Amino acid sequence: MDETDKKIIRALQRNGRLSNQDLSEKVNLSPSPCLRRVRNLEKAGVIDGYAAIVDQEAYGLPVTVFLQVRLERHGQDSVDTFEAAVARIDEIMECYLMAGDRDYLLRVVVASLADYEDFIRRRIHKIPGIASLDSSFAFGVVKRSQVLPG
Amino acid sequence: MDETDKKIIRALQRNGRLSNQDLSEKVNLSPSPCLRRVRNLEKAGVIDGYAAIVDQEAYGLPVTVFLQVRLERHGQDSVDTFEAAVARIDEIMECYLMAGDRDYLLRVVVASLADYEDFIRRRIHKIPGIASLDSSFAFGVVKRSQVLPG
DNA sequence: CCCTTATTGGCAGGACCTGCCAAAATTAGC
DNA sequence: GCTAATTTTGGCAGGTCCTGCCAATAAGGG
Repeated sequence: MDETDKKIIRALQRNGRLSNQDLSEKVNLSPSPCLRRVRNLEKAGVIDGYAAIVDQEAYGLPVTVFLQVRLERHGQDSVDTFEAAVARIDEIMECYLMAGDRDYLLRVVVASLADYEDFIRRRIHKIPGIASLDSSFAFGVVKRSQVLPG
Repeated sequence: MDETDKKIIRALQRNGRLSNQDLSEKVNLSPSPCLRRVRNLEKAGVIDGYAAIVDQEAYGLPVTVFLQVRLERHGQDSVDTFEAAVARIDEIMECYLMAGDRDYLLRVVVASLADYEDFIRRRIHKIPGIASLDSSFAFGVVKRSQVLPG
């Protein structure tokens, strides 16, 4: 992955629908090697896909909550059960395994506070082996970037 | 925003480079009204852009840290100074204004622990008016979704 | 210095986008 | 419940863009 690849990645993070022609101009290449590099980055898994970035509020989901979860036990079974449940629940946009007390940190997106209560009761409390929950509500998003540093 | 618009949004969140023809098939429309709906969603700001999704680790940035920041004062000046600094710092991928003690929660991405120390010393400690910092390290990503629920 | 390998640029056929207009569907008013 | 106005749709045509192939160039090793 040389400097040209990095330029390609940066450009596509900023605008994932850039045409190959425009992209090739930005990175000083002709279209065909440029396209080949993009395909290689995709095959190598560096570029993991493309997504439309949607405004949560405009879409009708103004509430963001960070939910910290602690498990009762940390054996493989407990962990697998929890992570499989997380994968299935659409309201969970992100989930990180954290250092410290082996917690999980989840970013949850819902339409309202009432829906959040519903989410906790109907989705989270159904998962076995949870020791504790801690919800932190976000007033709003100050920054969200798609472009990795470097 | 009717059910067809939502189908379009869901499809483009899953694959932001879907051709208009393929998209129009998925939502049972002919290409031209489909394209018009997409453009309208873009103009309305519901679709805020398109981005390549890049694998942090494959790109050479395996370390994710959640940094909680508390400000000394919460006047407009303090807040503006902090948020302007956040906007400028590339390592900060996300920043949320949190309920509770008026904290900020930042997701920071760096290449190594040494770089994180550098980031705190050279970027964060330079910002005036910070009362306290609390760093939580992530072992890894369990889930990351681009598709909003509903 | 030559040979091997990797990378590039150009080309051609085909797919796709996009702006226009007429047709169809939906809505509102009466 | 009918008509008129408005919105949404589908089709078409010109032009742009993608993509797979081949030769040419550049880079690296013996």
